[in-house]
Amino acid sequence: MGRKTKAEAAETRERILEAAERIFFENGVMRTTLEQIAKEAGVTRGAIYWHFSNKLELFQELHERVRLPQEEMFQRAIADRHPDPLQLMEETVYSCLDLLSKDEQRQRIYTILTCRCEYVGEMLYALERQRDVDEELLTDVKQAFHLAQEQGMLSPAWTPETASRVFVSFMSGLFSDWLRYGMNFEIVQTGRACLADLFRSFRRAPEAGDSSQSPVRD
Amino acid sequence: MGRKTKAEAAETRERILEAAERIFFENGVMRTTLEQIAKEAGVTRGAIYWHFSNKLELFQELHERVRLPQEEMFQRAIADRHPDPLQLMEETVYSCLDLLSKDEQRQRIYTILTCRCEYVGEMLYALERQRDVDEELLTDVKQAFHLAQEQGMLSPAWTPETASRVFVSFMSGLFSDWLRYGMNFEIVQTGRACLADLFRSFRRAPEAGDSSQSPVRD
DNA sequence: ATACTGACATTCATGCATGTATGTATGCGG
DNA sequence: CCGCATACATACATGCATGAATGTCAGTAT
Repeated sequence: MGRKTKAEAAETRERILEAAERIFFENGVMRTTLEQIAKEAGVTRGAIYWHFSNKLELFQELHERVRLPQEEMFQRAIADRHPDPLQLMEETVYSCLDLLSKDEQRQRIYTILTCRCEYVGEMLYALERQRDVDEELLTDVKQAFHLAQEQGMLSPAWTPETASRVFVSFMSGLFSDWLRYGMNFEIVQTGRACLADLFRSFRRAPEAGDSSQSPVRD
Repeated sequence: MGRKTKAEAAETRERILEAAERIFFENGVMRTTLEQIAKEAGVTRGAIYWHFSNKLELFQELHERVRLPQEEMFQRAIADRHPDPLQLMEETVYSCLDLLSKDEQRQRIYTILTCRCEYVGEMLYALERQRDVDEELLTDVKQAFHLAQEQGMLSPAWTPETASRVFVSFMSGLFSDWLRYGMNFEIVQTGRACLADLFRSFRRAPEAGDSSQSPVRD
């Protein structure tokens, strides 16, 4: 085989990444051999070594491709100084739910990150980045709850700290439980029901005189 | 070296398990070689193969040794038909927090289970058991919330389903976040604060006439 | 048209890791 | 006190997986 055109080479690279995604998902990162990836992609190991220096770089590149829109979504939620931050966050997290539930590639990659990869040695770099993302998210959410508090919309039963931590950790737990056990429940339905009740609890109860619309479920 | 006494053999087995725990924690399960474990335990691979058929069985045995008291704790919480299931669950989960925060062996083993192990191939058996445990826990907790509801102690803002799922997933997320990033925050303090607010939200608000003790924070 | 280089394929040397087979010394039951 | 089973250590065969070195042919610039 001779030289390919640039477009074809890019396509090869893409096929390698997609193959890696599938094989990592099925076999785990550590026990996946470059030979397997090559076979799945219809190339040889030589091609992989041409496009990537080794397996770690391949993994990193895969990781790069799924930065959750969540990051910017929640950041925008703060930056906008939306009049109702709680409402905005609730809607935002619903979008995240829908997105994850429909995007199979995202599911596979997050599954790899969650429970198909041992975070030791070089892989610790990946963990560090995930931690940064998580901490940034927590900070943003916390700020949103602070905003809600300033606007008198946060129930006095919560602090911005506890509310944000409960919210973020709940979502984290829900996602990882779902991915870990092979997506064995309806995450959108379950998630929405839980989040609706949780956010209702976050909001300050309506004034005493307002008896027509109670905050309980319909 | 010749034959050892039974007690010495048991001690050797124990040393192998402890060594495996440390090495798995540091290097991950997949990339840990039996040679490393043997060296750490001060024996040869022959000894390991004598006591365990292979690495998987070693891992399983390690897993067996940390069945959370949580399992029976929450089961008791239901079986007892405690007058205040919410109170009991809250106290129970505080105990779990304290336990995990103090027991370093438990921390290491749960860290291995959470992010030092690729769940593929034979390791899927381990996952199945974890799922069984988790589902059983969710069922128990759900029942407790049903009990609380029947006794009129659950806030109408929650259903037993949403409350139990939020509770369980929050704890799951909190634990895994903590373990994943190297236990970089005070889990007891954070956890207690969050759980206090969460359980306050779970409880039915006191009667309107009772204005002396409001449910807001102190 | 030619030289050069990009995009791979192929081959090879090396190093582990595993599992098993075998050696061996010793505690223990009869 | 004798023989066997126990509790290991040692040695070996096998099979990958890696990384690098080399081969090859077709685009591409001049």
